[in-house]
Amino acid sequence: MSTFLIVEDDALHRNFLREVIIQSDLECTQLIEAADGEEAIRCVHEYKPKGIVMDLQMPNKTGVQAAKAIWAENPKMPIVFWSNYDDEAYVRGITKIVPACATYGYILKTSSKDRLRRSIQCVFLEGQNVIDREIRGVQQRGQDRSEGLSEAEYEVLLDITLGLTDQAIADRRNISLRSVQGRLQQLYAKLGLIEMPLLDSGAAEYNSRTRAVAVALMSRLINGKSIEAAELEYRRMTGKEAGS
Amino acid sequence: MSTFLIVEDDALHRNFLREVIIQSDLECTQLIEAADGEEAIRCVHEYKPKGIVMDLQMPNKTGVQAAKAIWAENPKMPIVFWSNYDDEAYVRGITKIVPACATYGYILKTSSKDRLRRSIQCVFLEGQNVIDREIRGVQQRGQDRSEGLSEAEYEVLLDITLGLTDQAIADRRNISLRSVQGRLQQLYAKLGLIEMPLLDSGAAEYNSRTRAVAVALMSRLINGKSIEAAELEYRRMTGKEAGS
DNA sequence: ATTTTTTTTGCGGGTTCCCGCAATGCGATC
DNA sequence: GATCGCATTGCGGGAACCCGCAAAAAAAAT
Repeated sequence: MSTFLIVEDDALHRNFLREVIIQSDLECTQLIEAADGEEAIRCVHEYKPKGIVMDLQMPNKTGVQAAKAIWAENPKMPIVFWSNYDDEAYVRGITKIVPACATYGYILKTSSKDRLRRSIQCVFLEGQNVIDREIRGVQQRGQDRSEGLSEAEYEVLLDITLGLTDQAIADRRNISLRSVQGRLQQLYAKLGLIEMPLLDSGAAEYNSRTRAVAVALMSRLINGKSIEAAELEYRRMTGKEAGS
Repeated sequence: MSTFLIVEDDALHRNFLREVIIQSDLECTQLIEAADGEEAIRCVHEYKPKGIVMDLQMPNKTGVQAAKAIWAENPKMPIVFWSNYDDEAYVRGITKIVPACATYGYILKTSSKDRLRRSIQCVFLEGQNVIDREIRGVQQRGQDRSEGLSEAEYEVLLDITLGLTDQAIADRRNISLRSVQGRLQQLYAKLGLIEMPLLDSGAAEYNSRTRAVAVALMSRLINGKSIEAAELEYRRMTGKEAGS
């Protein structure tokens, strides 16, 4: 019995994916569907699929969160991410959680039907990673030492995006207040926020901290979903998980 | 010649919409498609449709920006907004630009095909506004005097989201520094950011300003698209429109 | 093991943000 | 015209943020 799993909240897109997978000659004898990340995790338990095609932006858990849970128990599960978005927030999130032994793909929804079908075949039948060219570009720019954010810089970006004070960040990351401020300064430099223009009066036009968040949002280093995930993680580590 | 216009970047959704409109008995003899807001504006000029069905979240101009431009020249054009998102950022954006004489609809993509078809018929054939119940709820909560943000509070929220300093906001809105700070204090109160918890050391855990932005993003008072629109508007008024 | 590079850190000072107190101005209502 | 409610505003002080200077510690490279 060869089962595959589709994880996609949009009904039209689910139907389209079903069609593509059927046409992919995967010897797929059972095709299961889930409409969000939590349902996906349940389906993996119950049906033990050989591969998954998954959207990234979904209600409840995102594709990244679901993949993290799935890979925690099935590190060799091949997953093809299929998304409208090439946000570095997603790219970075995936890169952080992919097990070394897993095969994965990241295909944009703007790709042709044929490219999607061939990518699915490559990942599931040949065990090769298939990353769309645009995604590859985002990965490479993110890894550049002089302009890409380091892990520490990205963490501190998420921390200020949540609204934490410098002292709160220092406590959570177990570093000094000045060290937090040093990381922030490096972050601002990489986001191009050094020597910003002044108002006619000579006062600053931009507040560096909130401007960094704005620039990161506009360049899709972070997005609404990565903020929600960061909020959940912070609440979990500070023991404030009750709804609010 | 009775022409209608579909504005939708997702090909699957465009096809679905085409089908729904054909089934709506609109006596539609020509159905034009645009894949983004800018193309939509061009099509309105060229084809002079009797009605438009438009997505909200699109590349280049959003549905709100496109509708604003279209309504500037055709204030009676009926438009049905069809979106995956009930973000207050979109609701507020639309409410701000609808001309008094226009008929419009706001339908979520999770609504049934029948509901969508009937809503389109209601707006285009009967000239009635049709707002999904969930959207209506967002509108009402937004208008509540004690918890909804006033126009001034929402403006200052967008200003801090862009990273402007208090002085820059005062200059742009022609009010005093203290007045900006007064509006910010009211904003923080409405977002529930008064008397926030402290760290064990007695220092603040959250910085009010960035926490306000985070809460607004998570509650979808603002979103990535409204930030981009606000950035464009600020650059236009400060004369810094060159790409950056 | 040594050297080099990167990161962390303390101290101090300037700027921005936040908020209380109190007064003024403006618009709406009677 | 008087009164009331709301918004604006000036002043001042405390807290948080930002950054320079300089030194120490840790990690990476040789």
